[in-house]
Amino acid sequence: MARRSDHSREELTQLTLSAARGIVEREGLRALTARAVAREIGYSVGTIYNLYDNIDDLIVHLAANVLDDLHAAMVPLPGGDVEDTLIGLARRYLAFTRANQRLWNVLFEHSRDADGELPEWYFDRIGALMGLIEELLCPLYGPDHAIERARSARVLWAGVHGIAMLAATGRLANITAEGVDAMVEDLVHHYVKGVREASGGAVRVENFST
Amino acid sequence: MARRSDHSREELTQLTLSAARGIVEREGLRALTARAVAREIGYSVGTIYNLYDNIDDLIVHLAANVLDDLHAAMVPLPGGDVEDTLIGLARRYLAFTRANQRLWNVLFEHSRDADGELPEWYFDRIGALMGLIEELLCPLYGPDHAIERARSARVLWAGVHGIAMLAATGRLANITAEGVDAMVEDLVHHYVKGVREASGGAVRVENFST
DNA sequence: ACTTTTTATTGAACATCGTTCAGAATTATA
DNA sequence: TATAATTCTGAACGATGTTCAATAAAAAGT
Repeated sequence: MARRSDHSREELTQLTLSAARGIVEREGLRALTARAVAREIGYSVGTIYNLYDNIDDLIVHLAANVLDDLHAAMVPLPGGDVEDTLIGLARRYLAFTRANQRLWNVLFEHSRDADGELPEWYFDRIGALMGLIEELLCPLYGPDHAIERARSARVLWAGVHGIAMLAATGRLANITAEGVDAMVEDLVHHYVKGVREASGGAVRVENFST
Repeated sequence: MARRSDHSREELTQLTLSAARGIVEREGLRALTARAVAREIGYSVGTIYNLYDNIDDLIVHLAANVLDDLHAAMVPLPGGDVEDTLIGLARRYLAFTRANQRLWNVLFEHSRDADGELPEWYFDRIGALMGLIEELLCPLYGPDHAIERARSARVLWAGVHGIAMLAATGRLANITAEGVDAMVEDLVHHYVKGVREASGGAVRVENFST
């Protein structure tokens, strides 16, 4: 019934987010209730609503947090071949989903806002991830094909995401872990080959230097 | 407080499912509560639990129902070119997601069963859809490459699904409806081209007949 | 130093949810 | 007709998201 100075407002919002994260990691999104978070941080329910608009708001912040981690886990080592680097990226995406299953589920299990749109800073995160791929695709397209390149980045992202999602939620029937890896490699391999083929034949770039 | 003979058990299960479907169509999955369904069919809450184990069970049945409709909307006209037929399929998939947004969302918004596995008859539905694509892919692979063909079917399915999902839930940033169409076509086009290229060069089948 | 204002924190309260189950009423069986 | 099996109800339980008057501490004003 009183004011405390155990934490600043910022500390408290961070503390709440960490608690939420812990709960999801341990027990899944369904266990993420306002009361559970309050209990975990040693404050009362009302305090949560003093920091976040509602539970969905908290979930979106958690999702953004997860996207940050995903980004950090994916920033690419600048390698040689486009295809190999892309497959490396995809592999790390899959590794992330496996190492953080419950957290990763948060990313698409929270469309429950009904008609409520996601905030812009959330899209910024997604855009950043997309940028990662777009940059890798540069060698595949001339500098005057930015639109196609952006589209390819989105297609690849969505493709890998789709595979990971259907696999993780068991909606793919008879798919093992290695099966998922094979699928992702198959996607990247054939798609990249198709793009290369479309834009001027199989032999390319290497020949220009001599 | 009494027994009624307004409907047989089968009629009642069907009635419940239809009511559930109507509620989701009109107000989304979040409005699908046991009490709402009971109200709609003119029975009490308990009756729902006499027909379905729990709400998740009802949702899974609804999802299977939607999968049936999706299947019906996608059975392909046997056309000529593989790529064109595939794109036609993908287009109809997208059309379905747009025409039945809220229903379609049910398909992947109900992974909340936690560790509860989905029933086999649910996978049968998915398998049937996959079979649709697999069959279309036959001309791309020799009859002795069933595994690769099955994998390609899954990859394409997951890809289209991923695109549709990210687009529908607004998790793709700056994507219009035409953008989605373009993405799906891009995916199918380049992927198929890549597969063709991989399995024996650009010129194929047509030359064998003469 | 004091008063006043602003801010943080609580927890009881409300409506709603999924789910259970004893009992009442009807149909089926003996 | 008597007994068993079934269907249906709705009150009840615990838990949820969310609100808000009341409270007390901190900050600002004098």
